Amino acid sequence: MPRPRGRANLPITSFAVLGLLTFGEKSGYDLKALADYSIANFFWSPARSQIYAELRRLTSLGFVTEVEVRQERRPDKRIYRLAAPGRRALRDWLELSEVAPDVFKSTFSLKIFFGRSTPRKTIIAQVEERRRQVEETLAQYAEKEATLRDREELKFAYLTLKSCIAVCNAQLQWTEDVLKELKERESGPDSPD
Amino acid sequence: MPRPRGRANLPITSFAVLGLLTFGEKSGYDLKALADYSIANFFWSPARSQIYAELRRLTSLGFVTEVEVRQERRPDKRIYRLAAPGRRALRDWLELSEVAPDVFKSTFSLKIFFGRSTPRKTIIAQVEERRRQVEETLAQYAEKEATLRDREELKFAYLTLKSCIAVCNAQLQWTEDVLKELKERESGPDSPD
DNA sequence: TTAGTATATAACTAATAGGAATATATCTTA
DNA sequence: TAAGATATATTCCTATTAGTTATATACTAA
Repeated sequence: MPRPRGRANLPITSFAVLGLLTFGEKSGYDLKALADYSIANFFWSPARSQIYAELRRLTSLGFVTEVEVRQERRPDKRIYRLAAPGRRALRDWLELSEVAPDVFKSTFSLKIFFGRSTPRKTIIAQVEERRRQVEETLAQYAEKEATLRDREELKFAYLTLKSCIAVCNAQLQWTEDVLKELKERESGPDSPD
Repeated sequence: MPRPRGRANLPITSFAVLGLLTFGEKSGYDLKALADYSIANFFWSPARSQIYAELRRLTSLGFVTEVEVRQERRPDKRIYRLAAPGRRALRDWLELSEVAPDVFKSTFSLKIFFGRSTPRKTIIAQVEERRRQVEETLAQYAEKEATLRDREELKFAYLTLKSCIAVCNAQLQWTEDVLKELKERESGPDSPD
């Protein structure tokens, strides 16, 4: 049976779009760019097609208003503006205290989990590659942090960035601990001496 | 155009199923239970329907073999066993050094990100609720850790669990830092004095 | 002139999440 | 002893999400 969908029962991405529209009216293209610049780095990465689908849905619900804009030097576009019902829906959702648990999926961890038959050298190379990736992410976060720090109006963005940085630092520390351990005791399917 | 799917181009969940089958032959039901007990806690949570779909696919590829088992006191079932091609595909995948980046999605962080108009009290309540959730997860991980510690054959499961614990600890520390900050300067939309 | 980049949206497939439906059988408890 | 919960076992269905391709237009750089 299709889940009956009341006003309140929207997927998270709907609220992500509504939230982004609180920063001003935007086209679907703008929204994708803004999402990639902000929330996608941290914890929500809607696909382009998903954003356009949401805009259709939110329009049909009356949560946003749509305006056709003819352009000379660019393809025509539609810009979307948050409407009062959408603003209310967003506010209600933001104030709900119950929150769905985070989703964390890691192909890397899956490989490690099943790693008991993988050559030790390969595992080490993978963890080293992982370390590089995490370091790179941390570097990008550091840049972001510099642009957000001390900007009162972006305080909450800054807080969520801090959370991502903390998580990344923990992962980096883990890679170092694991590499140390794996290199100490070189036993394993690779070197059966 | 449908992406041409060679032997090597399978979704991650295929490899998760193949990996779980290295622990012995299993029915779809068994696989779901084992996944929930192991990888789902940490970083991969295939839906039941997804597991059954994968078993059909893997069977048709010849990666697993299927045996009907008639049962007296239970519904009949099919058990699946890793076949040589499946074992090879898993090994090849495990040894590939390039790894898709982790996916991290957080409804909680999304709410905080858009929290500049949310009453301060509400934000604090949400972060406190979050702290409770993280503490609960950590408690579950601690139990797991006790069952995995010092079991050489489960060393890699233990390593991935350690990673999850490290991440959770970082998140817990973050909630405490944020609560301290939010309670210090009680400015915000809630108390405009 | 060709490739790349930017703007702008639609369309499509596949992967994933989650629940309902359908069975059978056992165990618990009022 | 009947009801209800739990366990085994699989299928089906919908919705959400990810990701790519297609379709245009126009500017820029090689």
